[in-house]
Amino acid sequence: MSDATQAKLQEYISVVEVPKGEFILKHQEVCGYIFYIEAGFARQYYYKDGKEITEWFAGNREFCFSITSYFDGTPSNLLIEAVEDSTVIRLHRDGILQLSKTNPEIAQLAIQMFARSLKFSQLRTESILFQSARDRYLHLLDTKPYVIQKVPLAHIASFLGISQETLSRIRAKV
Amino acid sequence: MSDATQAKLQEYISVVEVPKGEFILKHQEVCGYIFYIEAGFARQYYYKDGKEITEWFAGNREFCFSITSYFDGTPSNLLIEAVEDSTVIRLHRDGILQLSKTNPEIAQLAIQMFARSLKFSQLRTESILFQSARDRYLHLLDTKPYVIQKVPLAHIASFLGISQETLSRIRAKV
DNA sequence: TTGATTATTTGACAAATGTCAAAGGATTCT
DNA sequence: AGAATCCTTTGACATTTGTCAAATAATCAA
Repeated sequence: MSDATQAKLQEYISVVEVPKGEFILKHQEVCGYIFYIEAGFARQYYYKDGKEITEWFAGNREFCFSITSYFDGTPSNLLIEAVEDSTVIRLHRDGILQLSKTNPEIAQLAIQMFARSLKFSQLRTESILFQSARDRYLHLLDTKPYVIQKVPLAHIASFLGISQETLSRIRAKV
Repeated sequence: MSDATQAKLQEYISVVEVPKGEFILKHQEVCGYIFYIEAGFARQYYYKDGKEITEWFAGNREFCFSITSYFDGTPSNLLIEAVEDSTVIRLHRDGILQLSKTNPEIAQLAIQMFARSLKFSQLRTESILFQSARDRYLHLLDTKPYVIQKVPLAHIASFLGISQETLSRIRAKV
């Protein structure tokens, strides 16, 4: 990325501290930022038939935001909650969207974000289609063991797409 | 889109006729075009453990291409096969990618494509997570009835993520 | 048309997972 | 510490879906 573009981006950056249990992105709020979790840990989830469905987690130095709310300007179905006290760097939506209309470098960034989200979503679809609950859990344990230490079992179960009883039984047998 | 941009796009357009059973995009080929099915019908699928898994179909006036192969330049896991004789309009990859680096309008188009694919992928994930095989079939029947007429049951079953026997039984009870 | 191939249905059974209910554990707040 | 709340485990059973095997049905090509 060019220095000029980086300089422009600087203008749209802010930093906030979010205590454990508070929301980084609230329900039905337009996602006005791209969030970068500098320190701490966050959970992204939505409601389905009154139940919380965990979509993913964002830990140290990872991005998170509601990509559809952000790009469409619609109220977010996704909630982002700080699981621990977190330091969050925010990139302001309006500024970035404005920039991307004239600056192809920024537009390329947006494309990268979509590409990454799409890949993630497709992998999730495949894991649900082809892997057993047990294999999905083992895969998570293998790739993101810290997730399992940080959040309650019910959240992991809803992410894996299984009931918490099933997850408890899987765990008992590992 | 501006006239200037449209004019530039014209340079990268070509039209091909693809007979039934032939490939619009072959296995392991880099996806060198964005395809637009002007007439006819195509099936997109990939191989998983030696079995064909149907990802989606593209009918009249719909786009299809391997978004990851296209953007990353990697060999495509996705195959696109003409289910009927089809007229396909192709947008040439190299040209478009080149354009998008300097022309934000084109970049916005790419963003739209990703946004659409992402939404589709997320809906598919949710349908698998929350709907029974029966409900998924009824939903397809409701929204894309022609799909069910055009392709064999096994392809629909793999798209829905169920065995063909299960689909056959669902069908018997509708 | 006839045989070959491909697609679909059906049956019997097994495996995976969900649901409901209850009992233990752990944590937090006062 | 004790009470309240939340989290996790366990049991019993139902449901959904998959697997394997075989029988029909439909399509295609010589």
